[in-house]
Amino acid sequence: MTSRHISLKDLAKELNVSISTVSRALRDHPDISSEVKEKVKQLALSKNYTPNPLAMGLLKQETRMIGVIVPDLVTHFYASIISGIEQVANEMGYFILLASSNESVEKEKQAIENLLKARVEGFIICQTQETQSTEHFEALIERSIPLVFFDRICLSDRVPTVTVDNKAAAQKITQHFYQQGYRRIAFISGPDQLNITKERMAGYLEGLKQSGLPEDPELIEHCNLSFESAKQAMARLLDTANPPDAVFGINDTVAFAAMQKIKERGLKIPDNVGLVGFTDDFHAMVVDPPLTSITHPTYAIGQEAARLFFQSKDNKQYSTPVVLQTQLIIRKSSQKTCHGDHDDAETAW
Amino acid sequence: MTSRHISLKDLAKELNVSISTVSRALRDHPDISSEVKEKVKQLALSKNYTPNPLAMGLLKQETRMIGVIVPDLVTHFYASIISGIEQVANEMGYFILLASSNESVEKEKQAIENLLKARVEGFIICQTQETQSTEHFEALIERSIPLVFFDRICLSDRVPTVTVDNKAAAQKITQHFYQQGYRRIAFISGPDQLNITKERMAGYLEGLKQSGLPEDPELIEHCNLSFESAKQAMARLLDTANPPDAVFGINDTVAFAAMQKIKERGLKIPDNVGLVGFTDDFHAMVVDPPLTSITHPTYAIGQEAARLFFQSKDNKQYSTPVVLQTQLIIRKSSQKTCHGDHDDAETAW
DNA sequence: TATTATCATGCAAAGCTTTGCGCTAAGCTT
DNA sequence: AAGCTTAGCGCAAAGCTTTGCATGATAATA
Repeated sequence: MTSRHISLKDLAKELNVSISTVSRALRDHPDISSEVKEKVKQLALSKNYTPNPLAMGLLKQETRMIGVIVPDLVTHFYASIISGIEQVANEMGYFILLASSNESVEKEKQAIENLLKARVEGFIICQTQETQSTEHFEALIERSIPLVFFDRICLSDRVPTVTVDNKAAAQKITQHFYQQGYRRIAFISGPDQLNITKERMAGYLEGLKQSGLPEDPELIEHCNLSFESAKQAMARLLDTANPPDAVFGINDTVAFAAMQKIKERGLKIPDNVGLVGFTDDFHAMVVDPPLTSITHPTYAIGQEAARLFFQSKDNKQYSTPVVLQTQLIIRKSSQKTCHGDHDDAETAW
Repeated sequence: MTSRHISLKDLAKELNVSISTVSRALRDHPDISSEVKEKVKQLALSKNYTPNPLAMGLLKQETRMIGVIVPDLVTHFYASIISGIEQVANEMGYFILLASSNESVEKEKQAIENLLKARVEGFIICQTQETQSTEHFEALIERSIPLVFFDRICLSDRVPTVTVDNKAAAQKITQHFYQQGYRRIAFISGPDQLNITKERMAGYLEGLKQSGLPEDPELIEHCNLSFESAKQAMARLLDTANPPDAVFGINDTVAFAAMQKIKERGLKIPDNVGLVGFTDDFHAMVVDPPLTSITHPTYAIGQEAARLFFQSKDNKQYSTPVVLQTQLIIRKSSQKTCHGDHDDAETAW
């Protein structure tokens, strides 16, 4: 029940010196004699003294906490990114305060307010797919509160961002399909306002053009990134007069949903329909057939976002966007012709 | 650069009253006249005043932060539990400080120290599989720092815990296998010191007994819960003279690893080998064939752990262990005989 | 009118740390 | 020996909030 942490005051009392002497002794201030220093340090160690971060925060006006807001916590993609953020933050002596927006702008705003109340020093955010207006972000910028976006971004002229080479990756996918002999390549896309949607769409279209394939509106479907809506999108594709022989899903959830729907229809992957996802590594390997996909360097994305955060906190000046490279990992789901590869063949494009 | 948050002092100055008057006005203290109250509240609202948690923490000696330590952040199981913890914590005006032990006792200890330095008020922990000695936990108990364990527990006579009905669940699995016609039922187990290992083992054995099946040491394998080690365990099972026709994996990772190894050997699930996991719902549905499994109520586990935390913080007295119910969800991977069910048939046992 | 009750507000301390400045005593210079 | 430097340490303020107590003023009572 007694205060569980000991303070400078406690040490000072025990040593019959002033608090300031203790403080300076611990910080090796030249004013303090080496005998006193020694005594103080020893006692501090034995009593397991650690400075009270609340007091320090009050004094220095810093809390050493970063607010991190993601659409959800349970997706491996975000969890892994958060790990990356945490690693760098920890190294810098910072902690993370986590909040999930559940893809709702309202909760996103609420989270920002709550974290602000908790006095986080800034934010690292992946916005919801609903997010259209950017006022709540601009308010942060105006108050010059450090802010970093990753994956889903906006305001990128004023906010440091970290993304992946979405367009190039999507292009690789289309080309890969083409080389495998697929000719009717469909794209299950997401909400239009998201940058990832736009960029992957651009890459998809560019890939078609380069392969000399025509652009066919019937091969482009939209969904809201949920499993169910992705399944419906896949169903619509299969129900067209001239269904696709290859499908590119904008993320892992979408790809898995597509896979399930394709199987339900009794079609074979990769023979009847090729499938490629856009995801991090983990899930792609447990499904059957193993899913060819663009892999995100999720951990690195987190690390990079954290670095950008500290940069913008210290320098106060705009950092140029960071774009990380993805890799196309080719697995069974997109290999129409038998290449003689065994299960774990992984070809970096 | 100027202090980004406004304080009582700011409000007081602007209104030409004392800080204490402002404080009391905001908390509706009867001593303050209603006109002053009105003025103060209005200004506070317009200036967007929120009390500084650092100052409050210093004063009240509470930080409103809970330290949560898990073996890793990226597994859906933990991520979902963390979500549950977060929801309850948020409701109580608390924040979570997350740390991952990476299944290393050293990092677990380190995390406890770091979080203690950050002055968390207590801990919610799922210990590493390495954890043998319990000194670092007992140190917390002695300092009467609130502590709650979930899933992997120890010291349960002194620490509130939340687990699931491991034994009963394991028993159900064995019986289900038996009813499906499987007769050589194997168990891929984990490190012996873990309570989950012991309890599920007990249930497995009890289930065998009830089904009148003999206990065969050859059908019990151990692994360290990693994907690779689980695959090796599965391989060892398949290499025995009389290999199993059914396998119960102690968690999802293990089950997936087993699945992969079984497929590699060209065996069919569920016809040649039945498979059941012990996991939360998410992954079981995306693999092929869909995995029969015991589902953890992960979100509820998190919620319950958080509730227990607050209980032990306030009451200071020991709470009886919480045991949550699991469900056996039957999917394709364990249905030897064709039941005519369609894909999404789910039978609660 | 003098005294008391009541109301509204301010002062100051506590919680913990850092740091500029002031103080004391010892040692040094000339 | 008188004056000056310097080594070594303490005071106090700032950062923000709450709250017991004191203060001041006004209204009510005897």
